[in-house]
Amino acid sequence: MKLTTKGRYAVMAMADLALYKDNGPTSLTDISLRQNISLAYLEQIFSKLKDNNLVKSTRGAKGGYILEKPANEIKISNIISAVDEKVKTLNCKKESKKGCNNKSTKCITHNLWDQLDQHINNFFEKVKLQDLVKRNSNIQTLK
Amino acid sequence: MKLTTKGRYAVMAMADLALYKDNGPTSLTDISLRQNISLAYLEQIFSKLKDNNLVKSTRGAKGGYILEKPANEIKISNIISAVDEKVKTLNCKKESKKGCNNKSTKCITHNLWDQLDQHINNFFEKVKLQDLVKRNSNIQTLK
DNA sequence: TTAATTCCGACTAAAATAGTAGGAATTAGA
DNA sequence: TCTAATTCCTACTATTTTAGTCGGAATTAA
Repeated sequence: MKLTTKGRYAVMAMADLALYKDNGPTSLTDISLRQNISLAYLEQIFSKLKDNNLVKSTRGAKGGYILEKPANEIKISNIISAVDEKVKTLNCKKESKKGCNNKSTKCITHNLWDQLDQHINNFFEKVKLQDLVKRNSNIQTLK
Repeated sequence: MKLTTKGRYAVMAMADLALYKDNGPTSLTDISLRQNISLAYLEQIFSKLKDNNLVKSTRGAKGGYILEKPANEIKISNIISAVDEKVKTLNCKKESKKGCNNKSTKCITHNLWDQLDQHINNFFEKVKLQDLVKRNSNIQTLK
């Protein structure tokens, strides 16, 4: 799970879609204005969201995007992994070139990072898009 | 809590110190060879570890570093925050320049990231250096 | 036909991360 | 006292990642 502003923007944009879902397709121009994210950048992000079946588009005038599924069925983890390529916070790739095999003392920290990764993933698995839209009430209780 | 290879290196190096603590001060040259981290880079890292009272140094020939406290009193969170400047995974700084005030819909994701950050911090608070050295047995049970 | 829109690929800028270089100060041991 | 091993310090550079721009093609409602 990699965490960048791109992932953050994606979550913001998806939340925006959820908020305005009753007005038909939402154009990126609207989202751009409301969320203060550049249009061109949003296009990139939505291209990936679409590839991952999180949104559906209609082209042309009056076109825009809608959520592909109800907001309570969309996990935050899905959104973030859709836009950020890599899955791991930190992995042993570099080290593996140098001989990390997950068993040597060199990679004594290997398990630690693995576990952290699971931890973060687990966190985002539990939170649904719907939770954000409802004035954050639900995630407050997640601890 | 920021996560980079620098933090990872720091944890590796500290684990190395813990493993070899009975041999007197450990030189960075030794750590460099064992953990495959460049000496000059280790120097940078240890400078910060020292500033944060995690290690003590002795200079000159036969010098090196030792842990300042027993390994079971050193939290992983201490190590990581010692070497990585910033504390937050992602914050609203950029957004705040554009008007994020933690209340508007623009920052609907604000709480989410805050909570994640607490989550990660909490994880690293629970793990001690000692846990890594004992063949990772303890952290396995943390889930 | 036009304006609003998605869609696409390539490019660039900025920032963060990772790492290097050179040398000064200190100290154990020969 | 000399030398080698070491920490210590500051500045610089390279690499990678992230963030963002640009130009234009395709589509569609009005």
